[in-house]
Amino acid sequence: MDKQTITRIVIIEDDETIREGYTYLINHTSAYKVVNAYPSFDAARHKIAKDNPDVIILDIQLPGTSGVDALPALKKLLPHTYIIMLTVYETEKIILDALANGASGYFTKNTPSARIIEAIREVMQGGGPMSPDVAKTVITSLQRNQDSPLTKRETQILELIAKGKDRCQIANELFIEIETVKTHVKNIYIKLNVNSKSEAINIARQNRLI
Amino acid sequence: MDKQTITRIVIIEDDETIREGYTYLINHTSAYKVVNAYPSFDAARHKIAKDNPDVIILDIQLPGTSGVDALPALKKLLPHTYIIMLTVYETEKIILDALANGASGYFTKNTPSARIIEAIREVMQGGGPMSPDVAKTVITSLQRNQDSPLTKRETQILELIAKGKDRCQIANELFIEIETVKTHVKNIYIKLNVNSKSEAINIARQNRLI
DNA sequence: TAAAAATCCCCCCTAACGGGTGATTTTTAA
DNA sequence: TTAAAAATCACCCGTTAGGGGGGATTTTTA
Repeated sequence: MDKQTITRIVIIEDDETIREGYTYLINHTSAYKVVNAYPSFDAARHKIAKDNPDVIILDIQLPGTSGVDALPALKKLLPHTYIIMLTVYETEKIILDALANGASGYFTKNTPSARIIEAIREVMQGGGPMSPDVAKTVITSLQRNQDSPLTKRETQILELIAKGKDRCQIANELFIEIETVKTHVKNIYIKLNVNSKSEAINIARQNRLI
Repeated sequence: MDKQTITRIVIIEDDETIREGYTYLINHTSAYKVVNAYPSFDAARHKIAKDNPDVIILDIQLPGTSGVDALPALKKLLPHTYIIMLTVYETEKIILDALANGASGYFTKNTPSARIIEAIREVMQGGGPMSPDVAKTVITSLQRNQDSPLTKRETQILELIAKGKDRCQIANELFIEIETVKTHVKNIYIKLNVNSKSEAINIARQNRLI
């Protein structure tokens, strides 16, 4: 290693309790130090470069500029800094966006605080730490075929079919008419070149469309 | 800690490349040492007690006595030794058997070699390291309700139904008649107090029967 | 050896499925 | 702004896989 043996951390999190909790926790480990903690990205924006952090712990639900929007800016400002996202949301889209935008780790807020220490270590070693629930979402979607012939709605409906729901249930669940479901199913069959539910499920699973 | 600061490892693995690879890797860490490496359990049987290992890395596909059969014997011989299983198979039954028989960890052979070092550390700390694919299998089955009203066959059939297979496919897959499938399905419905495939799947999923 | 599980067979009925055709509205991208 | 893609809805028609009832034999297990 070089002269810098202490890993420098910056926390951007509006909840004071969480912010100070993490600060306390991290500062009580020998290898890591919180060099600064901000309640928002806007507060951090013009000062964070001087903090020269190795790792940023970034909340998504931030007043002003949100964490997702802050991500690209931070990446531009500090290209070599690892960023660990923190959030209560675990929507597939948000998680994927964050990861695609260069987040190194992703944790939901029900994660045990101590896990974050481990996460910093992992991230410094090039790992991609994430809470199990997030990992599941990510793996599932990563495994999903990128160039699916199916539209979003069709994929959604096929997933419901795969769960054993019938047209009527699907229609109720999606607040659309049975006939619409039928049309989607018909289009799914055409695209997958099949003509039954089970075939569609099998082909879709084989090609990781669902 | 006590005087014994070096963790003693024994490897039982017939593939010479893998065996020597692990030996090399482990011996190049300061905390662990391979005290012996055997190509089969039969070769290890009468000598392993003297090796006094803390951790045994045990292949399942072993010539002579297989790894699964060796497990109980090893446990009896060295009750306090942790055992990490290594295999190409990831059948639910085999994994579960191994774990039920006292394996502490379970890795498929596509696991990065370096991960094994980490696994040894985890296992010594009482953890249960396993590769993601294995973890998934285990979690799924662990979450499965222990006192299911369904018999093995019924559970099996319900799982196939949940996969979208129809009576005919199930019959072919299980080498039984369609009528038998029907009977099983009828019994499933009675036990779960439902009267359709989708209901059965839902109830079963709710109660973690599948 | 008795109970439980697994296997197989026949009859009946219909709800849900799959196919065809056509059209409108909303969203997206160019 | 405009054309294309996606999503929405509707009606007709024929079929079959699914569900219900009843009964019986063989295999496994306790």
